Amino acid sequence: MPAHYPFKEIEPKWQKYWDEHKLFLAPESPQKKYMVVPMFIYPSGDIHMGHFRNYTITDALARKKMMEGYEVMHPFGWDAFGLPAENAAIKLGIHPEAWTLKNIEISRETLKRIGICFDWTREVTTCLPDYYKWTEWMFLLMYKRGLAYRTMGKVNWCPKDKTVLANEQVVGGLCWRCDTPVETRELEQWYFKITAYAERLLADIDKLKGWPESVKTMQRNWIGKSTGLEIRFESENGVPLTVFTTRPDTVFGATFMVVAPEHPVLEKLPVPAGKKSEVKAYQEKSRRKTDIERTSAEREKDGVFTGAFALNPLNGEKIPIWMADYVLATYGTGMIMAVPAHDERDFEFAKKYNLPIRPVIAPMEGNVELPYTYTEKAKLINSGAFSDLPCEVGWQKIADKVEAEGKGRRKTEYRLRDWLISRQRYWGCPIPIIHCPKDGMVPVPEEELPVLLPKKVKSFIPEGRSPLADVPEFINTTCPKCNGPAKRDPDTMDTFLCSSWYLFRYADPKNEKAPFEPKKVNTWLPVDNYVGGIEHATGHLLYFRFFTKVLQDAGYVNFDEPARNLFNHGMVLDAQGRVMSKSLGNTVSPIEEIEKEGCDVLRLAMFFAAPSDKEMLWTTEGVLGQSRFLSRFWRLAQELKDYFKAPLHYKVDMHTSTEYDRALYKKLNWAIKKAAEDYADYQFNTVISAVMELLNTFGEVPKDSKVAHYALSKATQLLAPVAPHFSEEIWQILGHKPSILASGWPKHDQQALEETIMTLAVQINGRLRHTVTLPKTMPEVEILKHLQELPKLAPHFEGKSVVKSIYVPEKLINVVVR
RNA sequence: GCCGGAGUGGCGGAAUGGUAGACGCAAGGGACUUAAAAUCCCUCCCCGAUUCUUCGGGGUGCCGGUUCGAGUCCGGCCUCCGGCACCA
Repeated sequence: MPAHYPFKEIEPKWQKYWDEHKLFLAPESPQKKYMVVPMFIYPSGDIHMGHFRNYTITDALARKKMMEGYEVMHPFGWDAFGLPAENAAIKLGIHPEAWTLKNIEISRETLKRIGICFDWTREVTTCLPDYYKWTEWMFLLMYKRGLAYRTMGKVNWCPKDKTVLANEQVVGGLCWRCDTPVETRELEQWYFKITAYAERLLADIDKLKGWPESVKTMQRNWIGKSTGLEIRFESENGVPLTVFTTRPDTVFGATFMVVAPEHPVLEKLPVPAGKKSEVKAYQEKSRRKTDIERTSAEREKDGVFTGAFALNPLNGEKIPIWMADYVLATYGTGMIMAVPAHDERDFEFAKKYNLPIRPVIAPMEGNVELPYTYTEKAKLINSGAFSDLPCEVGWQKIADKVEAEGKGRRKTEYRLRDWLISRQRYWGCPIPIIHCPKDGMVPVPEEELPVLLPKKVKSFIPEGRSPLADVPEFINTTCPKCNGPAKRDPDTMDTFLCSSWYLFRYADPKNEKAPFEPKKVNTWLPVDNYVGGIEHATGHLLYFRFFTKVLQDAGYVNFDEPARNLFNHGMVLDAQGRVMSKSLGNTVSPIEEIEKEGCDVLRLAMFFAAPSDKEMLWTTEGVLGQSRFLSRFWRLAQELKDYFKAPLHYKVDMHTSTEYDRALYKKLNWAIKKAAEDYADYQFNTVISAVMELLNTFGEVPKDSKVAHYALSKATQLLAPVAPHFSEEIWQILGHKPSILASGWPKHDQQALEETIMTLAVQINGRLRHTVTLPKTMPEVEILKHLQELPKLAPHFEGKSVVKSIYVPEKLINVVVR
């Protein structure tokens, strides 16, 4: 173990200093703002290494910007509603609120202890009435704008626990708690009409210049835009059967139709009496399946023939209508034309039930192997007047004809579904709607918000409906319109609603009159840098963008995208490479190591172990190296504190200085330059190694050095974002005025990096043969001449002639000889 | 299956198309010490020579290509990790 620097004294000392001097409070009207935000967390217990990684990243970014003279907002909050609190209540007998607030206390203390520079005056806690009042307000905004609606929807239902389950609580079709097969139930649910924003959410992805490609791709796929054609088939008895297809070029290959079992049109089809019971049985069977079961691609498809037939509008062909649950009622029109020759799913189905398979697309050259799903270098066959057209042309021509004859129209479909936001749970934000037998659904007037969550409920154990439904003093109320008796909506909101607008609240966290003052939000947002894990790519980040657009449309904010830059840090895995999770019990708290080594050492170890965007295995092996590094730094500071003290802006004359000073000064400026580049790329690991290299350059320091003290001061500044307490202390030891955060950011002296001589790598035919030191000014021809005269290189030139040479100034020369 | 990301020493990792392995960990050797810890110095991808500090060859998952020059660019694979997965 190395001799520690006294981190136990200096860490609390500087935390106190920062606090007393209010260094981390974001001003109301910044001149040069920088808002950096880590994704807030669900307070499930204590902070682990994954959180530690996230917050040290934003902390370093925030501190770096402070040193560069920005006014920084670095806020934090708690995503405090949610299921685990109810589970804790059931298991431990503690009220969800008490459990949650206790956890927040613990986590906040931990975060303070690791010196994260949050502006705690802006803290938001989503489960407190001063916050959820405005979540309710957001709901009403959606409602007023026609973006919130209530309708019947399918949910997962565990018959043993008598509860609905979230999709993620259904594991392999079974309840996560009791392994009972999950059923599907129809319940009336609240939805947000995010699909109304599908096109904008998709198109504006192109504006997200500072977002990772991976997230943008995931969002594009999630929204899943497809352009195609709606075509109206007709049943024999004249019932229109409209299908959506992205392949109008294959219409002539439609050999049957498939309708989703829950499709209402089935009532109108001429199903022969003999088929009715079979159809009913299949519908019944499908209904019992969960969406998860139904959409599993591995399952073998099945279905039944309805006995009815339809007519193909293009060729008048009579084709059978089948019913199968591989067709989703919720996408397109809930029925399809099946083209087994050119669709894998239809092919599988046709094979199973011996339905005809007719190829209508063929490659320009070569043979067809069915199913043939390509469109490139392919043409139509067996398609009447359209035969021989290339696919793309046939696509358009058929679409044109269908539109011209009024049998359909071009259409864009999205995979994105509306957002189901209601939950039959206690620990969430109430839905501010009153159900009146006379007036129907009536929104709670804004001045009556918040609808408070009652503290006392009969039981937290879910009975299949919200526990709030069983609290008479909550559920029974009067209608705001007619004053007659009415009932409150018993459901609570999905917690993703709470997290869809919390960043806006940071700009105006104490506002009692509104969720925020638009001016304040427009001052601080869009967020300059939003940092978190990739797991929120298609959930939270999409909802957050959706809310922003709605708030813009409603005139509350003047921007259409909430975050200029998004950074995804890599996951922290345990030493065996497994994801750290509570259920595996392999989470590691940073606290133990912090007590042994200090939190700056742990921060450095974290940063140094891997680039921030890559996943990392957490082991304590690297900790020792960082401990040694800071200890050496510390000892050097003690040694140099009384050496020549240069001013903070200082240039060394490269001609008159000692060789030692020149070399150190050069390395210093190299490090300053490198650190600037690497900080900008989130490459904290190489920032640290650059400072290590600089430290290694000090060696035995001559007493008369005019640079050593200066270089160490600058090195301290470079380290300040990643090792904040340590840097403050060294800064003071070296005789500078605190805080180092106010000391400015070092700029490199280009002159120091400019040399008159260069070290040149010499390649002969692309292979490294030698390195030479030559004056920078030497022209290529002379270098070449010089090389040919070197005895060491003589064997390479012997009996050969120089064909050409490639000279990369100051780096390398490649001589091609033959 | 589709979409991302990644494969470099014993390990974590570094390298604007230009000297592969920076920086650190581990390991081995040495100095200091009564001893240990701490600290400092040296060695540390593989093979072969060697006057002992140099030289030659090979080497960044595999196979090709482009280039004076490829870890880096292009094409085709393999493996691992994430995400999505019957969306017509």
